[in-house]
Amino acid sequence: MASAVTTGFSRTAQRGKLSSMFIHPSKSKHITQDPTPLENFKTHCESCTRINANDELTSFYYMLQRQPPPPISSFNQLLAAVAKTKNYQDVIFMYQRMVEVDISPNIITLNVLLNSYCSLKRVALGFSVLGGIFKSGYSPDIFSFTSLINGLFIEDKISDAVGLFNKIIQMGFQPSIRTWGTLIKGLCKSGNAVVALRLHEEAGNKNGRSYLRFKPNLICYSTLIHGLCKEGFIDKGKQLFLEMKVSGIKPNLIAYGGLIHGLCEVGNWEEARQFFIEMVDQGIRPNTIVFNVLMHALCKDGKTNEASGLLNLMILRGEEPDSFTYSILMNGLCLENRIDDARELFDFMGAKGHKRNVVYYNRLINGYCKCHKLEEAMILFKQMIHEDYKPTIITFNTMLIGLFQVGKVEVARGLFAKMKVYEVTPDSTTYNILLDGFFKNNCLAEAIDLFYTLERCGFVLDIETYSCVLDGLCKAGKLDFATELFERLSCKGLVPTAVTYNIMIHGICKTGKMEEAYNMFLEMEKKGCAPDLVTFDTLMKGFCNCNDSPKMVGLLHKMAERNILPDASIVSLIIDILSKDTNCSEYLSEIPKFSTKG
DNA sequence: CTAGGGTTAG
Repeated sequence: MASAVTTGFSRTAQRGKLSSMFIHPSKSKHITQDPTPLENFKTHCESCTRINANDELTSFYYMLQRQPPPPISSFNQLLAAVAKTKNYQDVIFMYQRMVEVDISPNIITLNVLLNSYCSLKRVALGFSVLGGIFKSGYSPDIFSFTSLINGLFIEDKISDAVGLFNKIIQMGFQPSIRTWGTLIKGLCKSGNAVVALRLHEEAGNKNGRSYLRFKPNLICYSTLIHGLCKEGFIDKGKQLFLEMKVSGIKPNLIAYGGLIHGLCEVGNWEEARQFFIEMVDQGIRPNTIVFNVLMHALCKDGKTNEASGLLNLMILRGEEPDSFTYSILMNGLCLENRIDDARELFDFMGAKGHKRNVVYYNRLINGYCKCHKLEEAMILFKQMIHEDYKPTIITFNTMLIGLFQVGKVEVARGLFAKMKVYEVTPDSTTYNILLDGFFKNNCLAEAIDLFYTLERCGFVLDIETYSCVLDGLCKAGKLDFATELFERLSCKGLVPTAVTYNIMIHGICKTGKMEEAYNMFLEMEKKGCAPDLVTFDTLMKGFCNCNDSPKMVGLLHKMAERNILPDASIVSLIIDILSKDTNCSEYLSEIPKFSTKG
C-alpha cells in the first residue's frame, strides 16, 4: 500500500519541469583552483579592502624573503595583529606562505592559526591544527582548548563544547577566566542560559568546582545577565545583578542593558524605567543601542508614539540615531498599519540625506505587503534596484509572502526566478513560503513537485517544511499521502512538533475518524509533545460534530491537568453540547474547575 | 594567541 502512494508522488514529481528552475546551483564556485602562491598573494592584496591590509602584507612579504629569517616571535606578532582585526582568512593565507618557505611555527603561531579556523566556523580544521601541534612536538595549552571550545559553540555543537571543557578539566588543565567566559557565552548564545547559571552557581560553591581559581568578572556577569534576561528569567538576572554588586563589581552598560531589555520584553516598563534612571545616576551613558532596544520593545508592543518620544530624548541627550533607530521606528509604524507614516519617514530620511540601507526598503516593502498593497511594494522593489541596492533574501521572502497572499502566483514564480539573477540563494524559509503559497493557491501539483525536487536534491528540510507540506496535503484532502509522509518523519531524524501533530489531528478530524484522531493525540502525549490550545480546540470540534460529550469532558480534564484554559470557541462548544444533550446535568458536575489565574 | 549587548519574513 505504501509503495502505491509513493509511486503516486514520484509520478507527479517527474512530470513537472520546474526542478531546474527551482534549484539553484550550490555555492561551490568559492573553492579556488590552486593558483601559484604569488598569484594568490597578488589577488589577495588586490582584494583587500582594509586600510592597513597592504601594509601588513607588504611587511609580511618582506619578512618572508629576509635571510636569515626574522625570529618566529616577529611573525607571531604580525599574525596576531591581523587576527585581532578579525581577518582570519588573511592569517591562514600568511601561515601557508610561512610553511612554504620552511619557517617553523611555534605553539603561539599554531594557536593563532587554530583560533582563526575556529572563528571561521571550521572547527574540524581547528582540530587538525591540534593534531599538528602534537606532531610538531608541542603540547596544546589552555589557549588551544579555549579556541576549540569556542569553535564548537560557533558551530552549534553545544554538547561537544561542554564535553571538551569537562575533558580538559579531567586531564588536569587549569581553565582561565577566558575559558570560563567562553563556556558561559556559548551556553547563553545557544539558549542554555539556565545551564550557564547552574555552572556559575556551582563555581561559587566551595564544594563544587574547586578547580576554578578565579572569581567571575564583569564580563561573565554581564553575559549571564544578558542571557538569562533574553530567555525570560528576569528574576534570575536581577539576582545576579545584585550578586555582582555585592561582590564589588560595578555593573556596566551591558549588564544594565540586558536587564532593561528583558524587562521591556515582558512589558514591565516601570521597572525598566527605574533601572534606566539608576543607570544614568550611576554615570553610565545610555548609548544608541540601549535606546534602540527600548524603542524596539515599545514598537513591538504597539507603543510607536512613545518610541518616537524616546527618539526625541535620544537626540536631546546627544546620542546619534543610527540606521537601526529609524528602521525600528518604521517597523513600528508598519505594525500599526500606518504605512503612509512609515513612507513619510522613509522619504524624510531620503530628503535629509540620511543614508538609507536595504533594511529600510525591506521594512517598507513588508509594510506594503502586510496591507496588501502589492503594486506599491513592487514599485519599491524596482526603485531599490534602480538605486543600486542589492535585494536580500529578506526582500525576496517578504515579497513572495505578499504575492502569494493576494494570489499573484505567476508574479511570485517570476520573482523567484529573478533571485538567481540577483545572486540571492533561496533559504529554507523561501521554500516554505513557496510550498505554502502553492498549496494555498491550489497549485497542488507544483507544490508536490517542488517538495520532491527538494528532497531528491538532498536539500536539508526541517520540520517546519514538512509541517507545511502535511498541512497542504491535508487541506487538499490527501490524508493518505500526508499519513505516509508523517510516518516517514522519524526515519529522517525529524521530531514532529505540536504544530505538526495539530495539522495531522485536524486532517483526520475532517474525515470524521475521531478514534484515529484521538489515537494521534495519545501518541503525541506519549512522545512527550505537549498538546496546546489548538490541539484541544481541534479535537473538541471533532467530538462536538459527532456529539461525543464524554470525550469532550475527558478533554476538559486533560486541559485542566495541563493548566490550559479553554478559550471562547471551546466554551461555546461546551454550551452547545450541553444544550443538545439530555444528560447534561450529569456532565455538568464532571466538568473540571479552571482557576482563572494561569 | 583565547570570553560581553541591538533590527528585517513565518
